[in-house]
Amino acid sequence: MPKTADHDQRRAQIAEGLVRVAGREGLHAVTMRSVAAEAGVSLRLVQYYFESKAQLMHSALLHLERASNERWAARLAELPSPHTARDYVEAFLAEALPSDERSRVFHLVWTSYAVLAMTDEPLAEQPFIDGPNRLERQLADVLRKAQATGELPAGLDPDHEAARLTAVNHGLGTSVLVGQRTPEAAQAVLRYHLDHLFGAEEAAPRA
Amino acid sequence: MPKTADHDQRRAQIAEGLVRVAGREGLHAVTMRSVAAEAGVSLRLVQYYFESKAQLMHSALLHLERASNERWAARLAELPSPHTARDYVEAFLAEALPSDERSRVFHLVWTSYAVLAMTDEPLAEQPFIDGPNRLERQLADVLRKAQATGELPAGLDPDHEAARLTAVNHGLGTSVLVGQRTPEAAQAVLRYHLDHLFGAEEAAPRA
DNA sequence: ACCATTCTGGTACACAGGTACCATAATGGT
DNA sequence: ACCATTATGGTACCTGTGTACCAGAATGGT
Repeated sequence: MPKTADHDQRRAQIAEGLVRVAGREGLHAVTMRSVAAEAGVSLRLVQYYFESKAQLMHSALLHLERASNERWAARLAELPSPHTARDYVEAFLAEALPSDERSRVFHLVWTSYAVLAMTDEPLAEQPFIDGPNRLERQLADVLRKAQATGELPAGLDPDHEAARLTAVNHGLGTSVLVGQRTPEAAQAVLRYHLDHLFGAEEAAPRA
Repeated sequence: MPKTADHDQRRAQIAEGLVRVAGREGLHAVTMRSVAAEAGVSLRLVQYYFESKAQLMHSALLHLERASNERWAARLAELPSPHTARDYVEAFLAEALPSDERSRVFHLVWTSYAVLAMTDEPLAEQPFIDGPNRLERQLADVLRKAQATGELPAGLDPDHEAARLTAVNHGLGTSVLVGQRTPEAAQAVLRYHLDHLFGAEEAAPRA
């Protein structure tokens, strides 16, 4: 057989082109042609590697999700070996806030897909329902362990706290994306929240 | 002059058609023709009352914002005359969660616009920056007053708390829209948050 | 009564975007 | 060396969409 190109790499190259276009001009500006141009390939190539636009969009979403998970794992891996639960949670959530340009693009495109999923149920299932649920469970587990070690007050409900964490995090993220808040301000609010979570005894006002 | 129709009402009728289409099929499904059909008018009429699609989109956004403010005011107005700060804040935030179908559509379309605004700066200014800022100030003021009366612990930072409230609220809202959480679950998390805000003394774990 | 003005309808045009089709080049197994 | 297979390019077609154009109908002041 002929010049066997690495399909996976090609697909990744094209998917990243899509992400760049969507990050710059919005997901509505994503067309077969604009993606091809951005990725530096011909329109025909995009068609070749992705049967249809729908498939391209879906693949790009999966590509995004995979990349995100890798970054997440890397970030958590580089935590100093003995770390507090708070360190873990803070790193965990900081990764889910748009800080530098790269993560801004990521979260912008991700949110765009989320909005698409709101009127296109099947698209939502895995990435936008299972994903967040998994994250919340993961957080809740960490919180439970922190309660066992006494780092976190025992009176709190780990499940509710995990939901609250992801909610406040997502809310902060969109406020940054829309330009209402700076990334620094968002991180400050996040830290404020964590202060009151973990340091509830000291932080809570003398009643 | 001829049959003088009420322009404002016509525009409202068309704008509501746009909202229905966007709420059902997504903002990307909004076309001059689909809006005309949904509103029960001819394509030409939409063109007549709105110079261009861009103007239609912008007007519909303003229409949404106005309707939202009215509902907000109405909801706050029907609070029993002597009400606690918590009642106020809870009503305030509950209105910002998708509960029934009507508010689901509203928040879905609103969020769709927000995503558009992320790559179209000028569109964002008033509705998505000034608006949220105003809401947060309003909340912060209420919290400050609640601190003065002793209903809210004095040790909290009203500005940060207000930011946290809007963030958690928005985060819960999108999780509902995307189908991850039921409206009831979202309200439960919201109440949990308020419990810990206002009842910090009792709710906070005995340290 | 009349007609200028306001409102409404239908339709055509230009363009963009997704998809399909036809060709050609490169390659590796036999 | 050959050719079937894989990869790539160019382009044409059809549909949908925003906009422009050409009318005609309805009405209220004079």
